Amino acid sequence: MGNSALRDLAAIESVAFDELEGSVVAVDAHNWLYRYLTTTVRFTADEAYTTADGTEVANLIGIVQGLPKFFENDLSPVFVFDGTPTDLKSDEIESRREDREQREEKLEDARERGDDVAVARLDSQTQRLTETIHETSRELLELLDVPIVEAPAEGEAQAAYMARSGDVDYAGTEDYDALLFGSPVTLRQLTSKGDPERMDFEATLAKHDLTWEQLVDVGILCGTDFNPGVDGVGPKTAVQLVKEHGDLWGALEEKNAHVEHADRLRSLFLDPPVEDDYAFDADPSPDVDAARRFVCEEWGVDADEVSRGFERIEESVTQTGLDRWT
DNA sequence: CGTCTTTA
DNA sequence: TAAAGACGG
Repeated sequence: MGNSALRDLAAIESVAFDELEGSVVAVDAHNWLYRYLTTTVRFTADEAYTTADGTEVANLIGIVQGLPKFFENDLSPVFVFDGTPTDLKSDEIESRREDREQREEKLEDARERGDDVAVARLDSQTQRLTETIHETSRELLELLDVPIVEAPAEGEAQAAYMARSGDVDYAGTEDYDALLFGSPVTLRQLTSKGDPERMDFEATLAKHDLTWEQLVDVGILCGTDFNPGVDGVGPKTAVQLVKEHGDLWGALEEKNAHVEHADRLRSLFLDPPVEDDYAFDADPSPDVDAARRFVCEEWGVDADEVSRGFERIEESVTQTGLDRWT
């Protein structure tokens, strides 16, 4: 089903952070924020990030805890936010909404049972990136002088475009769709403990002797964020079908299958709406005190949850400042 | 999204 | 062996 089928095809290797020193990465903001949001909710008491009127801003804790990873490794992030999603995504969004509703029901049950472990798990799984979360995230990033680029549509597509144009060195996302968007080099696992992964576009094409168009066709056959795949077709058979029959149309004919909006899906990956009028200064000089006030005073976040993160940010910025003089 | 299990 | 499904994070 899903597009983790692409993982089986992708050329991926582990890299050490010090190989990435000094580079600029266009981060898929939605992806990154969601990851830190869910882990914060999972492991932090809600009082720490809930305002008097019940608004939850766990994202602020997540950002403060997540950014040092970039700064301490001398990686400059540019956060790319999503714009208007394509209507092709509506079916996928619908099915995710259904999933979430099911999880919310399970959450109710777990609360009634008093199963704290399940409550924490399900609570983190039912998080969404609300308007408040987006707004406060942007504000905090601005105070920390982290550049933001607004994508017209998919942030992934924008990040891939920026990497292709050479304005950044990498796209950063967990999502394998980055390959279909033609991101030349994508960094994964920037949010987790161990070493990051580097996913290489040209090496992936070479590995299977496919063109970009053909790789996109393979992705469509297996299923992407924007379409369910063809039943019974996974990564292996998709590659085989596309190579044997040239392209998506040949493959579909062979399988007697049909894909809704196949032509639009293709152009969504090969020629997506992107903004080329962007500018950013990848050299951050954060106003940590203002950021602290914003998080702890304006939004009432528990200072204990962010003090270490802010310290790390301060230290790493001072450090790179000194580096420049040596 | 990753991993493990089940099915064809 | 490849793909789907279930479930945990």
